Amino acid sequence: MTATKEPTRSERKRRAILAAAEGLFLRNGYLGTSMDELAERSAVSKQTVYAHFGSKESLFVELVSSMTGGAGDGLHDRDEPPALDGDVAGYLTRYAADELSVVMTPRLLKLRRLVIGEVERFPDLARALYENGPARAIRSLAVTMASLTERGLLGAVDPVEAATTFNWLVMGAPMNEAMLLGDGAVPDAEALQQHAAHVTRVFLAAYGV
Amino acid sequence: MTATKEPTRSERKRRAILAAAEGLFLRNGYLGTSMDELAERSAVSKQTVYAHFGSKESLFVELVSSMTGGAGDGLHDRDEPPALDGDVAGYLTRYAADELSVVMTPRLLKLRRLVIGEVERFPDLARALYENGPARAIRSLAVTMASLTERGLLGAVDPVEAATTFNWLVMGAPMNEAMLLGDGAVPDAEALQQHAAHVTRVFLAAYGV
DNA sequence: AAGAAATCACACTGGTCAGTCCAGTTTCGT
DNA sequence: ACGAAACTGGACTGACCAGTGTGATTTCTT
Repeated sequence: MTATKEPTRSERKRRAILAAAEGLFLRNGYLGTSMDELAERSAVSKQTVYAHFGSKESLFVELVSSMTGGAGDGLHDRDEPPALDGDVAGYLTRYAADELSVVMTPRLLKLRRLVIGEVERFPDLARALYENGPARAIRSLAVTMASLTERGLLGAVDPVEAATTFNWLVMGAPMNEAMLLGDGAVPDAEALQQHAAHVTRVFLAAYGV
Repeated sequence: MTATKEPTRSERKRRAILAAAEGLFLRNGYLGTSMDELAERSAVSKQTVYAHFGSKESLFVELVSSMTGGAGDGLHDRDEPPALDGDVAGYLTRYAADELSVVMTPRLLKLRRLVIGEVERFPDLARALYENGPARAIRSLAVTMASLTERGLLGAVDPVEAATTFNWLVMGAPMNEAMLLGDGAVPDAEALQQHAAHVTRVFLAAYGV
């Protein structure tokens, strides 16, 4: 019964359009993408595109919203208490590395660039990306920080402040480099791992017990 | 003799065009700006625009390059040895606050958004912004870090690493928020000052003597 | 005052774009 | 198998856009 339902034709077309739209918008931007090109790359008639999404703007908003929503889903849902043994450094390093490996992905970096470039035209999309990205991560991390402090493993008086500091300690450098230097300049997994370990050391020097 | 030379007509027109271009490109983006609108806002004929800059692309590149170049000029040129007394915290806090007050400016934030949004189309402009912004700041700061370490005021083994860490500790949070939340969300001077003091405390906990 | 250089107004080219219209075809639910 | 719903291809509208051509006018230089 959990057999993946054969998607209807309409649904297949819809997905084809969204897939093509993702490729085009991420590469060429909002204004740089034409609906004719989109229809062609979707192997779908222009009419069908408009039947499904109404307008270029609607399609764009729907696409970006959907990409934004499920970005870090698997990352913050696991609110299992953060392991058990007293290895706070190991836990934070692992957390940082996980987060980096998700965020520093070409798809998400391009999305971020696109949304930043369109802040003036689509401020709500940018706010949504902020909410579902950094804000969500920090909120989730703050819970962890509070829990660690409670157990005497951390000396953070303000868990939100600690979470914010750690978050940007982790993301600041790689993110800002990636924004301007392109996807090709993203450090490899090993370098990210080292970065995670390094910022954890700095963080614990200030917030450790 | 240092009397500011009366600018020639040609020069006045040129500046009017650049001024209008700055306003339009920063607000509407590259593709969103039309040359007709530009000519009108410059109070100049379209022919004159093309006589001066040749093409939309040339104008854009020249404008962004000039805005990028002189961004943090007054900030890193003063390579005076960092004050004298042992108040490292005070010095770093002041440095951080100064840098923030320059970078967190609507004009520079809009420029950054524009360039990030056009990374695909104009990768060289993005690289130039990176070089003249973060890279330059970090290089300059690394010299300071080395000097402080030499004098026994800091325990930084690798001055570049220390400078990089401090730089993003300072810029990470406000910059990334500003990119997505718009110019209206930039913290006021007092909040930035507090942020500078806070990150300095964190930094010195890890790198202090 | 005279010639050169810059600027102006404006029409025009060739092209693109978002979105619509339409008549015919394919697919789906029943 | 049949009617409804979805899809197709292609022509079409109205608007906009980068860049050019032209001939007249203004400004700078000498």
